[in-house]
Amino acid sequence: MKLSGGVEWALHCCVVLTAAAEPVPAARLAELHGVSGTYLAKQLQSLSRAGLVHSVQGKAGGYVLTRSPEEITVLEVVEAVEGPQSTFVCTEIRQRGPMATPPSACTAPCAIARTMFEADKAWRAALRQVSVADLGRMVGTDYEGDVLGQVGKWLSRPS
Amino acid sequence: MKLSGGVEWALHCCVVLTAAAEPVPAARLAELHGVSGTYLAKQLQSLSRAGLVHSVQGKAGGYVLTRSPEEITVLEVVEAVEGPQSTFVCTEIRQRGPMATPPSACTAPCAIARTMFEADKAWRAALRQVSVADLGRMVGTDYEGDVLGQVGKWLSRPS
DNA sequence: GCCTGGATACTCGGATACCCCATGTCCGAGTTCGCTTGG
DNA sequence: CCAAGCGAACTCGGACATGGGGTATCCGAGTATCCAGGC
Repeated sequence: MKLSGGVEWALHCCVVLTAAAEPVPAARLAELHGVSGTYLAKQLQSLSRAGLVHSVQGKAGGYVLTRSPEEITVLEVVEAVEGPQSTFVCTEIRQRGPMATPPSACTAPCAIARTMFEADKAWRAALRQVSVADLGRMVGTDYEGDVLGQVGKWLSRPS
Repeated sequence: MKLSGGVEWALHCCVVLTAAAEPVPAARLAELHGVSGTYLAKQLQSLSRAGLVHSVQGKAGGYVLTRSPEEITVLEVVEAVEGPQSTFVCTEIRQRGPMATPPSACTAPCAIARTMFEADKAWRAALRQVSVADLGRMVGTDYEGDVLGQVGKWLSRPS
């Protein structure tokens, strides 16, 4: 099980969008992070479909966060890119084979599925507790100088 | 992100091995669950490499749990099949691009990686809290009749 | 009846194809900005 | 000088190739069992 690499990119983009006062094009975000612009665009489209960012077209267009960074959780970003489905999918193999459990007794998920779903729930809960604004504050305390502010200025400056 | 389907199979196998008093061949486990025997063998090999089950060769050979079911956590089974590496891999994109953070300031993981690692930790903690024996007990209370005992008898009976 | 030896049948283990999804890329539709032109 | 119109450039959005890992399979190495034969 490996998380898609786009998740990391999307999270970084959300954090830097916090520092931007104007729409930022996908190509510019890609240049900032040194990653493929066309593929990053794909991730941003996912964020747009999920309603986390708003896309404005035209010459001075780009992406803007739709809500306050305080109101965007990391979980929302992850689910926007990875999809909301659980990490564990139950095949119901208990209903197969010679000792199959009759479907009438399978109204609730089996013990294994319940355990895996609980773990999945804990994972999502941990991601829900952190907001994009929290991430920005962490970055602020991690390094000397106003890194996020610098990035915001770089985004505004024409290349 | 999707968990490998083999995880479900491996967990079911561990639970039913709880009810077996003698070595059970991979083919028999596959027949019981109605899945591909050759592919299930692959998962069992992973469990064997991880030291969770012991393989005995020969005519009456098969797989046996190495420890008491109480001492085998679900996490161990999952990690045996999926690998122990974290679900999130940090590409360190903060060190790339025109605003790259100097490597000297990157001794600790970035805020995003820390958050993802914490969530991963919570997920693993939830899986660690449940043992294979717990799963067996859950199965026992889920259905009427000694299902696990029936399975144990079926495993012993020659097909 | 008991022991020994060998053939047998069954087991695991690793090496080998196949297929789907994540990765990576491209071009077209749509919109905004800026310039030109006329009043 | 101002307004309108037009062109151009820039943006996003979805459709299109490609590669790696999970999925599925096979055959060879090894060993416990079983049976036959001899003592």
